[in-house]
Amino acid sequence: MTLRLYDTGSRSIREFVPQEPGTASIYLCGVTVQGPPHIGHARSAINFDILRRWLERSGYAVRYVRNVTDIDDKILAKSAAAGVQWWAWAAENERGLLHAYEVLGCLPPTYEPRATGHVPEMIRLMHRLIDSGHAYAAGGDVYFDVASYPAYGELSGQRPDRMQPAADTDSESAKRDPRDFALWKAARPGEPSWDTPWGPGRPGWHLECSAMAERYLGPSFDIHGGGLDLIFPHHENEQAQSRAVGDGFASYWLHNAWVTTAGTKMSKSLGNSLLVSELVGTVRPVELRYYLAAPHYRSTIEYSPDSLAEAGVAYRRIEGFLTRAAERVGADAGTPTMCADFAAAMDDDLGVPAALACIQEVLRAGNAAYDGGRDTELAGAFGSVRAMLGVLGLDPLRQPWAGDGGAQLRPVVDALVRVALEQRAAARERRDFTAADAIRDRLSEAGVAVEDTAQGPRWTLSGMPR
RNA sequence: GGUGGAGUGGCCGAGAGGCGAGGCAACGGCCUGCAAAGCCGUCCACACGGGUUCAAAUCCCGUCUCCACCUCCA
Repeated sequence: MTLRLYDTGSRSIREFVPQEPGTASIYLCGVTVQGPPHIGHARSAINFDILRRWLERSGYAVRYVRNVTDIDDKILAKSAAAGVQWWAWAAENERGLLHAYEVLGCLPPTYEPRATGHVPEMIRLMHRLIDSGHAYAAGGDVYFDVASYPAYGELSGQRPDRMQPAADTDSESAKRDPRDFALWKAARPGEPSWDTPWGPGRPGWHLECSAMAERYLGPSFDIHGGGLDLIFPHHENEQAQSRAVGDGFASYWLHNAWVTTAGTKMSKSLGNSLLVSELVGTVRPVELRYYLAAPHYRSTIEYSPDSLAEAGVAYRRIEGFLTRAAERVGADAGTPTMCADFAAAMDDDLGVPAALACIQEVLRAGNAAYDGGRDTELAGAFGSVRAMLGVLGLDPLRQPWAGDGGAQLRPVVDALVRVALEQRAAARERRDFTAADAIRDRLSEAGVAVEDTAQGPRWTLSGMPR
């Protein structure tokens, strides 16, 4: 089986053929650190984290770049409004972003470049564009000349002549054509700037990604990713800049869909964002990851508290099996074998929903083996479920989930619960079920769920998991 | 106006010409002192109207509704 991916550029599912056999390079447009991340940002990072894990599991050496845009209009505006230095504002939000990624179990990328660290690369790229007649300097700005690049619009399907005229046509703009876009913006008073041959200024958004992608992945790489809204103009512009002076750039364009609330896209400008930090107070991070990872990456997720809660229940079923099985056969039991159906589902444009269905089937067999005391079979299912969950970054036994910070206290709690359970056992022994049930009820109120198994009682935390 | 999506059972959510994805909830059963967990079973859906086909949720034509992009956005 080979991996097949939906490529936005060709609007079709294409077999993944890397430029260099055995390796895979990914550039993901990260986030502009103008504020704290919402669950839409998290979804994008999780989807591409799963792609990365699946590529690695499939034997590719993966080079994964996820950038941080740490200079732009909104960072300047918001930091000024808050009375904070722009770089301090960006740095603080970057910390929040990286913390959210970590909490949600996203592996760190190979490189995580910041825009402000790559101005020399941007200047070199502008030189090449100007020298080849694809860009021009005007009034301290540098613009890409859309008319000089006939393939413009190829990625997004937009035709420059049919597009709605830009609403924000500012009369002072030195553009030759309204479709031209800024590579570089002239310095304005009080704003940070970098010196260039065309005068002091700061990077335009599109140029950054082209420069950083080339810096870390070379002129030609495999996969470029981001949210759907980046297709136009951002990715169209990136591609135009990079291909105008070279043939390669991305072979495959992958775009993840939205998380919406009340049917509308979540975005910073609409103020309807659900922050990762807010939701992580409601559910455990791993459950939030499950919620965001479970639907196909190209399907919209319509957020609701109920569906999030339901995802938590579904995840706890999986987790329950693994903890139960680990107690019985040991955490190292089994071999990490994936089902053929699971691999086929993942190879089919990252079919996570179908992959999860495979996990559920193995899990059901594993539970039956657990009940039937067939420990060899149980160990097999245990290893298999863990291997497959690991691909999705959802193995509860491997991931040190930041939300489960009380792990050190577990032995203490265990000792206390055992005392109560011994008293309950004694009450049951003398058939004093009123007393026995009272103990169970009190534990339950405290968030400790008790189950009686053939091997005696076991307990788990059932209360608000945090 | 241009471009790209979506409408699936009580709910979430896959699939994309013929075998009832999966989960949640509900209901029955097994197990249990009672529970819980688990297992077994029940619940035969695809916006609407036409058409193609032996066979359509899936293909074609039309209609309705919704969303996104064309301006900063994951």
